[in-house]
Amino acid sequence: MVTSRDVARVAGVSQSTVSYVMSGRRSISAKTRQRVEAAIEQLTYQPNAGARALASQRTQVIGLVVPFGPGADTTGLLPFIETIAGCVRDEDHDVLLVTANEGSAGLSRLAGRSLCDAIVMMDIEADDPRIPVAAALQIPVILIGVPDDSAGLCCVDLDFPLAGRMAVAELAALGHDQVVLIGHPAEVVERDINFVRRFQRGAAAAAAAHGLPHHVVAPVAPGRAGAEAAVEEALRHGGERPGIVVPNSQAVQPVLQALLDRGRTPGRDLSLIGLCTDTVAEASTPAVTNVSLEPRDVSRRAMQTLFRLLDRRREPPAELVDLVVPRLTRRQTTLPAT
Amino acid sequence: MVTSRDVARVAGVSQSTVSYVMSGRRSISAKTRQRVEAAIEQLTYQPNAGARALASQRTQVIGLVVPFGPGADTTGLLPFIETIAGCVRDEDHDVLLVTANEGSAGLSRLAGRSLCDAIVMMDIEADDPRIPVAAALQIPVILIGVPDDSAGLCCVDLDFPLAGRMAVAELAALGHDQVVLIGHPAEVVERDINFVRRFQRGAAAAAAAHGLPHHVVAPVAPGRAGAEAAVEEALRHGGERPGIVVPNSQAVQPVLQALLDRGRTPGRDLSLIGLCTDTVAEASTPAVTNVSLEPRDVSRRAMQTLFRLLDRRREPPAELVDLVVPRLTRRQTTLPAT
DNA sequence: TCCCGTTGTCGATACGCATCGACAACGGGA
DNA sequence: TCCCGTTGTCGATGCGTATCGACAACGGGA
Repeated sequence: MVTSRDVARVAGVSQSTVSYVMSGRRSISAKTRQRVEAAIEQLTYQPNAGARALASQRTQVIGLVVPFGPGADTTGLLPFIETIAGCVRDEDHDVLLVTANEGSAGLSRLAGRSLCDAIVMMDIEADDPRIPVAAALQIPVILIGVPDDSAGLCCVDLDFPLAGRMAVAELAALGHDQVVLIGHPAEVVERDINFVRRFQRGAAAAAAAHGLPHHVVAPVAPGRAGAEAAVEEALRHGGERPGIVVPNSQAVQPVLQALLDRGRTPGRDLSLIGLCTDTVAEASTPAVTNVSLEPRDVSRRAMQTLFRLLDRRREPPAELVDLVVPRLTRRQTTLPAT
Repeated sequence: MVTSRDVARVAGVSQSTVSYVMSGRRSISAKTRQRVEAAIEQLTYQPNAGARALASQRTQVIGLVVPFGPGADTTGLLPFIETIAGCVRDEDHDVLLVTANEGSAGLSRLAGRSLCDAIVMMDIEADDPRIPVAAALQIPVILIGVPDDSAGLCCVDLDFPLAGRMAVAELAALGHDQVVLIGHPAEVVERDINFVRRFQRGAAAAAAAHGLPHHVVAPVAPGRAGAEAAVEEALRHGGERPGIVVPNSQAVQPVLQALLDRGRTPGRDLSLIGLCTDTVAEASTPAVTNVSLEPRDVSRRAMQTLFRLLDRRREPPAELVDLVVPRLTRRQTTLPAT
């Protein structure tokens, strides 16, 4: 193993000078710097992560707690992970992956053993038992999702209430006389993931504001069968020109198919708006009008906040909750604008 | 921060004794052990990862290189990651996530900085430029996928040639007079991911063995449009009773839909076999007869080999290439057995 | 009784780096 | 000419743990 001492010997300087060249924390003459850099290159020196962490109290690692256990919505998880990993690498850090089924113990482990400098938690429940544990840790924790009580932790998420309002407002503008919301599997509802309620509340508020009756179909069993049943119920309650909202990525395609199978073509005699990524919306035929989940924006904003928290020079963000504005894209499953 | 020295003081022993209690590398009297364990509990002591890594030359971390860059097949990636993370935790290690777009540099970084004890690489190309780099590292590397030349590295993967043979043999047994293979997007073919060719070779061999003419449709554009075109071509070449094989998870559902749209119902006048996970196969209606990708089995086997390589006491596996036997499940898209 | 092997514990050291205080060299102003 | 501030480098130390050698206590066999 090549150490900074080896580099120092080759460059004819002391080990501490090598360290200062790498960190830039003290001024170094151009000549010395060049010699050191040449030696680093020649020996292909790379600092030992453990030693660096021990000496500097910084691991350059971000812990990422992802929902993997059964019952977690893993659809659309990848864009989050991918974006987070990218942002973290841009800051010359790395990602340590921890699955949510470790629960609070996982958080304690990450912080207690100094495995990472900060933690990102996804899939936050409304009353998540991990929140108090996370808030008590000695390292920054950032939530992707908004619990009822964030205990002072920073949260980033899509503005789900706004997403609900946008979807319903669009349906109202298209002249629908009834809004039907096709919800989530019992499992998800039970876990009380925050966005379910937040979206529904926004949708309900908008429906009331527009004087539209609205009906919620829930729980919806996962898979084809559940979608079929949900669509049956939706069509029963939906009146002549129902506007259907599906705030559930996994259900969008099956619901669309179930409607087509019944001879109801979204975009002609009814409208369908999905809450899903653009990728999912564009994958089906006809392409689904959607309110985007914007996983990349959400992740990026979360990482910005995270690295601000890690930088002692900069002050923490004034606002704890950072909501990303969703985007509605009109495609083929909504009526043409009148 | 609580250190092992604090634990030692509370327990009235020396720091080294605490260390030996935790590692079990020297015999400790029951009385002393209990005192130390009580102190650990009382102080909620957790060893510092950096210090431990520095002293022991073991990080207890496994590097996982996942395909995230554009053009990577991220469908079905999650079960791999999930299973790997689980196995790694079972061995009291952690997972450091690295994206493939860092290329060889990512590997050098992981090993050079001693960020992890071993590396798992996914999404291996037939002539992957990372292989020689990986083989030269000082730490074990295991491949999920089989390159043309593994340079002495252990590989674990599904037995794709066998999968191809199984699919074609099934079609032959069902009395089809022609086999059509609907392939991958140009992007994937260009990247020369090993399993594409390996599956096709197996399928071709089986077709020849059964005296069946076979035709390959490739490249297939991703999404609905590509599936439509591919199905058109397949039906043109497929004769009266074509047996269609789709060794591409993402294309299974669109191809099925395109067939249905054309009034051709798989399971009645033709057969469709997908190469995909059971989850994908069961999600569509009708459920697709499939050859399973077995991501969990593959991951598990890879982790077993990995930890064997990490354990100096155990000898490395005799066989470098470990192929998992696929499983064919008959569902609704193949003709009933005659 | 004496000797030696075993068991259990301790002190000391090394791991590789970051950082602090010290200080030599140098230059500009009085 | 002398003094002092600045710049650049070095030596020493500490981070928290694992591990090695030493050794005391103990017991069994000759």
